[in-house]
Amino acid sequence: MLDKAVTLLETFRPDGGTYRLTELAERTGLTKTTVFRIAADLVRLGLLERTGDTYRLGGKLFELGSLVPRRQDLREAALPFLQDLFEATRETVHLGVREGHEVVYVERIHGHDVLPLPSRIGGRLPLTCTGVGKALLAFSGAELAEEVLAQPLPSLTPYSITDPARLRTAIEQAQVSGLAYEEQEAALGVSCIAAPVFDGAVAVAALSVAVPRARYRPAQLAPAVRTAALGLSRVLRSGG
Amino acid sequence: MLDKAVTLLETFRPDGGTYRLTELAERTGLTKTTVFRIAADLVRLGLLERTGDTYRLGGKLFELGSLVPRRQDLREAALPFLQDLFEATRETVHLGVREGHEVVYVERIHGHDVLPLPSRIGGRLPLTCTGVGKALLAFSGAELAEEVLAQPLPSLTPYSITDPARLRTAIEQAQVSGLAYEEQEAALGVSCIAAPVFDGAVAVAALSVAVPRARYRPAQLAPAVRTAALGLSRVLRSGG
DNA sequence: AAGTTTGTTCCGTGACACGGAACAGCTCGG
DNA sequence: CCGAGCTGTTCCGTGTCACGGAACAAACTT
Repeated sequence: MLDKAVTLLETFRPDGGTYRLTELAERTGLTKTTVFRIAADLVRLGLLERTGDTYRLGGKLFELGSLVPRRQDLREAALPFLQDLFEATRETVHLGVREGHEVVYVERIHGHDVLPLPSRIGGRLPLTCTGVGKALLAFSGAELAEEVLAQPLPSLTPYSITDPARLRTAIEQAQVSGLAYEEQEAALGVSCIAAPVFDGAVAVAALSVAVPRARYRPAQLAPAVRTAALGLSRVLRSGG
Repeated sequence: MLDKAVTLLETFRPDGGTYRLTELAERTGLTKTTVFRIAADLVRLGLLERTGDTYRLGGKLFELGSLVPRRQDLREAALPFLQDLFEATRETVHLGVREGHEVVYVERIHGHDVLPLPSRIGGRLPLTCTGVGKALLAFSGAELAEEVLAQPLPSLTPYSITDPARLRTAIEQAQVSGLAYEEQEAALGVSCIAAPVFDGAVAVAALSVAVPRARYRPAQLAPAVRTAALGLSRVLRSGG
């Protein structure tokens, strides 16, 4: 029952999709009757909304999700530094945490020009294809890095690193410099520079700035990213 | 079953609270056994996390909540304008939508100085005590305003408007000027100025800037708030 | 008008959610 | 030292309610 309800909610993965009853039944593998009954319950509870014959995720889910303490506290602490970084660079700024072998984006702010990035708040991407992911990977212990390197490396673009040896040197470079670089590995035409955020000795998050390749000036971005990450790390250490 | 699970999740309302098993049983009114079983299921599904004997909301809830299309689309469209407004004023900026007789905050950005406000992303506050709420109330149809005015007006501070007649004139002023004002009605020492955001003819959201009373200069804030709201309205009308 | 969708209702069966009771591990205080 | 009061956890018999196949009505396409 609970499992089926969550399965149902999780089929809404893609961006802003709205589904019909039979479509949900197919995707979830549940009986049409079961989907009908559970969806009705979920609508009654506010987790799902229904207009006509199409379902979409409901407002209560947003409210509940906003209460998740780990995410919310981090976001609250990070926001001023993300603002600083955005103002200094005027480019798209990310904040992400690690979850397994993926990065979950907690915040993303940008101006009027929106880059065609695969990153979304609450979305997951492979650690190995993103700046934030690489920064996290470089400072989350050797055993995690080995785990990731042992598996086939996913790719989002033709530029995504799929060679473990190349990724290993990239990680080592990040560990030395305290900065992770990414060039068109997550989205074509977009490069990225990221830095880890520490709460004590372990990296709890990473932030990055993503820039259209034409405007990519690492020497100017690096100090800003590093400054923001260090500032946030300091606040986290003192605050909690 | 589903009802009980949602009840369980909803008891986490307060700020970042973590609860223990018996505490959850008391607050929900459910049996300790039932809470134990359902909580275990929720942990297994990632909606709840457990460390030691304390439960807190889980990361999957954050991910699901981030997918809610209504909220996410609005936030994405609004963010650039909120950034503009923040840069112009350097004060705390809000974006909220109406849900029943309450405002739900969709976004809130601020710099390093954090005001002691009751507003939280995903949080609900009475329409009548907040700038965003008043702006929504003024442009959501007369019948809604009458409904709200007919009920006893809640208050967050001693300055919150509890006299229906006073609220009525405030709403009328907002309808004329296109701006809603609020002075210490949501939090002591903080004033606020808000403007509605239209998608066509109906107000779908409102944005506001909250300022410490000492720095409150309405004449300077008003144009910035109005500009941001109009810009966002224009994008919404053309985009969807 | 026949056929194929859709969403919805009905209903008999059986699994499983339920909660009281009993258990185990802990921290008190006498 | 030991019992009283907590905690989280397990067990189990009862009864319910979730389940899905089948039948339905409505809106399409053909």
